[in-house]
Parts: sequence; C-alpha cells; structure tokens
Amino acid sequence: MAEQLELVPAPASPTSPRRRARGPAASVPLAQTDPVATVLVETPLAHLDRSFEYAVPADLDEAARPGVRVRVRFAGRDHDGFLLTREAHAEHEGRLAPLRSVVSPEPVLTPAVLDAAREVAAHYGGTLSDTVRLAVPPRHARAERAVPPRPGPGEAEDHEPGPGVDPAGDTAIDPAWTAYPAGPALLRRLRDGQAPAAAWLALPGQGPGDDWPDAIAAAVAATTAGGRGALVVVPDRRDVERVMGPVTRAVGEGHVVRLTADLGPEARYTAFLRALRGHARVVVGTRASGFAPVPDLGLVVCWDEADDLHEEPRAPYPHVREVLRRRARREGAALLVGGFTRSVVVQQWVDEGVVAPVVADTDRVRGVAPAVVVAGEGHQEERDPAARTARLPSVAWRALRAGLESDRPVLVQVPRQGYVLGLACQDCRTPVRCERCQGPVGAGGPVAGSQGPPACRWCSTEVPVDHACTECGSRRRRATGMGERRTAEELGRAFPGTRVVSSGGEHVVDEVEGGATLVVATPGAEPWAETGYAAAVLLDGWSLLERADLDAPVEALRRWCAAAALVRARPRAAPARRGPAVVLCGVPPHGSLPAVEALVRWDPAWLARRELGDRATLGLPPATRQVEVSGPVGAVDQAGRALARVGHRLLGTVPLDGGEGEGRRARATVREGDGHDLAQAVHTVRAERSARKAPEALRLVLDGHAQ
DNA sequence: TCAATCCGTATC
DNA sequence: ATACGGATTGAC
Repeated sequence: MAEQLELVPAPASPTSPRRRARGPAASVPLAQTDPVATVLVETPLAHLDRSFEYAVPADLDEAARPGVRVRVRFAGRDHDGFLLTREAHAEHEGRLAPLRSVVSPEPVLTPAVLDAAREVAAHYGGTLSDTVRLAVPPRHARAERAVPPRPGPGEAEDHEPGPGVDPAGDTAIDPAWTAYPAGPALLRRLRDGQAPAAAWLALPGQGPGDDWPDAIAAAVAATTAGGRGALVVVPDRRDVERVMGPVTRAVGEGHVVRLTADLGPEARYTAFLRALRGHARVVVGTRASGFAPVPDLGLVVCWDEADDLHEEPRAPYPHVREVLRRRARREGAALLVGGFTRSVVVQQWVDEGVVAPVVADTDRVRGVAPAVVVAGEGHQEERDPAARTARLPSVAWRALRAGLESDRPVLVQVPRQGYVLGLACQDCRTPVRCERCQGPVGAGGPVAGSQGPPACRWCSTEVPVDHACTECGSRRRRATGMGERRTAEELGRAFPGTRVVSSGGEHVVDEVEGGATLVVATPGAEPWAETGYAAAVLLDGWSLLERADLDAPVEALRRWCAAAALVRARPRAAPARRGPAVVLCGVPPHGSLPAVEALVRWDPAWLARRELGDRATLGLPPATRQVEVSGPVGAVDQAGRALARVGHRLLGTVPLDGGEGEGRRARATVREGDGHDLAQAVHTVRAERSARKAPEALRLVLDGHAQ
C-alpha cells in the first residue's frame, strides 16, 4: 500500500521523464528582459500559419534577436524557425518551451522582407512559412564565416564610385534615357531619393551604350549616386549576364552582386550575405532574388515583366512583379517594370495609376523601331529556287540574303511546338471563346495532346456545332494543325556556304560573333549579337497566335519584339540594296490581327490596352481573379466544391491524362465571386487540408499563367 | 476496475 | 509529423 502511494506523485516529480519532456523551462534561467520570443516555425502545415511563443534562456539572450534563425521543439520534434519579436509577456497561457538554440546570430529575415512576405502570402492565399522559405536561402556556415561583417556606422566601404556616378549633381542625363520624355525626371527622382513608379516600354537599342541593359544601369547608378541600393530582376541567367556588365561599369565592381538559384548553396548564400551586410548595394538576379535584402532599397526593376519565367513555381507561386511592387511601396523605393512589350497586368496598373508610363514619343519610335513586313500567306510568289527549298516566302529569303551580304548575322525565329492549339473563326480569325465561361478553347479538347471535339480549357464545355463568331457571325471555324517544323539544316540549304548556328532547347547559344551567320533560334533562345542582327525572319506566326491561351496575342508580340529588337539598322549610310529588317511569316496579311498590327506599328501599349479592355468586358483575368486547382481527381473536386460553397464560381474541371483509377488527375478553374476574397478562401482550403492530414499533393495557383 | 488501444486534436 | 488526452474496449 505504502509503495503504491509513493508512486502516485511520480508524474509531478522533477525527475520524471514526462515532466522533463514537457517543461524544462522551469529549470533554465531565462533572459532578464523580454524573455518571450515569437517564432515563425518552418512547417508546411497551413493550419499552423501563425507564430508561436518560446521562452528565451539567459544564455541565448544576446543572440536571440529578431530575424535570426532558431531551432525549437515543436510538436515533439526539432524544427527550424525565425525569431520574429521579443516580448515582455506571453499571450500563450500554457508553459512555454525554451528556444533550443540560435542557429546563427545573423538576422537573415529583415523587417522589410518579412513585411513583403506577409503581404505576398496574403495575396496568394499561401502561408508565411512557405513564402519566407522563398525569401531566405538556406544557411551555409562556411559562407557566413567568409563574408566580412557589416561595416560599422560611419565606416565607409572602400570602393571608389564607378564612372557612371556623377556626384556633382543632376546635369548628366544618361543617353540611354534621352529617348523618353519622362526619362530625365525619372533619373533625377531616383537620385533625389524619391519613389517614382514607372511602366517602361523600352526602345530597341541603336548601338553600344544604348540598349536596355544600359538604361537599367543608368537608373541603378542614379539610385546609388543618391545613396540608396537597387535590385534588378530579369527572367533568366543570360539576361543576368547581359545586365551585369553595364551595371558593374556604372557603379563599380564591388558594389554589385549576382544572385541566381543556379549558383549553388554556398555562392548563393554568399551573395545573399553580401547584400544583407551592405557590401553590395546592387543585386542583379532572377526571380529567386525578388526578396533579396538590400539595405536602404531605392529602386526595384523587373525587366521583361511579361515573361512567365517571373512566376515562382513553388507555393504560393508568387509573380516577382507582385513581390517587387509590394517591396517598393513598403520600403519607399522606386518601381520600374519594363520590357519591349507590356503585360495586361501592368496595363491595368497603368490604368489604375499605380505606375506612370515611361515611353518614347511616337516619332521617336517610328524612327528607331525596325521596319516590319508581313509576308503573304501563300508561297506561290516564289521565284528563287533556294527560297523554295527552305519553304521561305521570297520576301523573307531576300531580307536574309541582303542581311548576310552586309557581313552581319541574321536571325530566323522558329517557334517550338507543343502548345495546345486553339480554334478561330475561319473568316476573321477571331479566337473562339467558351460560351459558358469565356475561357480559351483547345482545338482537340481541353488539354495538350488530347483528341476530341473542341472544348474549353477551363470548364471542358464543348463548343456547339452551330457556334457563331462573336465578331463576324460566321459559323465556319478553323483549327489548323501543328506549325511547320523547320530545322537549321533545312534553312541553311537556302544559303549555301553560310555559317549556320542553331540555338534552342538543350543547346542555347549565348552570343554570336559578327560576320555573315545564319542564326536559327527558338523564342527566348536568340543569341546576343554585339553588332546587332542585320535582319530577322519570324516563322510560323500562327503557331504562337493559335495557342489556346488567353495571353496568346500578347505573348506572341513579346516573342516577336524580343527577336526584332536584336536587329540593328546599318550603322553607316544605307547601302544600295536594302530589304526589310524584319519579316513576319505564317500569319494572315496584316491589319486583321491585333498582335500583328501591334508589331508592324511597334505599339505594344496599344495591344495591351485593347486586350485589357476585352478582358474587362468579358469578366476575364486580370479584371477578375482565378485559381487553378490541380492534383488527384477527388481532391480537386473537393477543393472546387469548397471554394464554390463560399461564394466563388467553379468554372469546371478538366481531366488530365496520366494516372489510372485512383491516380487520375484533374484541373479545376475557379473564378472569384463578387465580394468574396478568393485568396482568403484558398488559404482556408489549404488549412483544412493540412488539418485533416489530406495525403495527396494539391496545387492551388492564384493568378497563374502556366497551364 | 484497470490497462491497452483508438481517435481526435493541438502543436508555444 | 508526433504526442497527448479522452473515449472505448476488453479482460479480470
């Protein structure tokens, strides 16, 4: 009996295992002031998307500052986390577990980046933990030791300012910005520490020192001359390389750091730390650098903002343009979103007054933009046998021939295949839209590679046989097959003896030398040519325009302009025989299609305005928000119904191929309902799924573009 | 009456 | 995930 009684108090005894597991806090001396730390625990569980409180042991008092990485016991396991704040009192009523350790005293999550991550997470219905994971690269201890500490107050960095920096004042306006009436004011405001927001339509460059990287470099230099830092985000690694040169020349070697995901862990963390510790005032990178901690940020730049490489493929799938926009506002920095073309989203920003257009005068555009000719649709005009073997319209062949004779490279853009082909009116070429939800229609069904009657890609509704064109009333439809595949060898045969370079897919060529060279490239893989190309031929325009994608016209123009902008008029007075600089092939004669007209007139803003107007009329994104749900069929159905229950509109579900029976996959599209917050609802779906331990992975992408 | 097991829920 | 509390079940 006595033995029994002795056992009763055991659970309360300080030496009992249970007691020790629950509350070692009692035995550890705590920090004197602010002994409570709020911690963002790294967990993928969406229903735990909030901070948790921990006790700060006295020996961690010094290191446990806001922004540092910590390790904590959470749900019986050790987790990484970020210390957010120190508090005098806990809100949590139970006993607090102590911080287990401070991983490093480096405050890697700055208040500005944390704020931006909060806003981005909320905008996409994602968790803060997921978003912060995108913002802070994994720690690398060796890199942390190697990078010098932050210079103390008053202790200047010993880099001399670069040649582009003019500390004397505001007189020197960089030639790269003189073409834009708003350019001088933009540079002045950057230098003066202000926060202008601009939608920049870049002109094709006219020679060395006058291309888009030079303009970005000038904007960055103006910002650093005013004592602030800058962050430049471009779509891919090749663009990073192109920007690094001019920016480095403008602000000096030691001030710039390159930050891309392909650097590898150590180099990436080194670059991150060089920015965080204030050694590099300027960061140039790809979307992975959108959250880079630049102290005293004065300018953020998003180049080629319409390129979908700017969309992060990891949850919550933010677009870097949205990240930068929020950072600019929060940190009082200038915002410069630009490209040769303009996305519909940025057009909406312009219309809302969020950004001011920075564009050249019409006369200037006319003088600088390459001359574009649309080749006739048929090839019947051919007289040159060489053109016939390459199946090139003769106007295209002549342009290439003339270009090669000027001893400079010429470019042929050949679209890659594999898109979902769309459906258009036989008579006026207006794309067919779903009668039910206005979604894009795939010619062979709702998903790539499917074979069947034409159907909506969002809701899988089939197009009625008597569907009448919304523009001209015609009931005849056109669903062309794949574009014509043409290879570098085939095209090269039309120009015997000419050097041929092929770029695309696995083999992307970064740069070509001067001299007569026929360059064949897929969109986005066009090599840079120092001398500029003498001519460009854009093949198979239809295969870009006929993609069953809302963005097809804007995206087609973006790709055409990207190639056309590499063409440079002959440096010295014109030679006797001059062909058109740019020939667009494989589209109907111009005038009938907005994207073609926009290219010929070099007026991307006109196309963006027109597209945005159409979308607003039809209630399509970005006038409304949509979420794309994909994963196992059952989970997709459930999520779609859950969203519909809280006031949103399930447009429909499309079966995706791959997987049998239980493994079947699907994609649902849900449109935001009036007055209901779609991001909030998406967050709730994520939270409910994680709370009930739903086993399957489900993708919920808001405002996404990738299908 | 007690212990083993199941299930739901909170995770500081 | 994991660990805990409360409920449930089954054997003595």
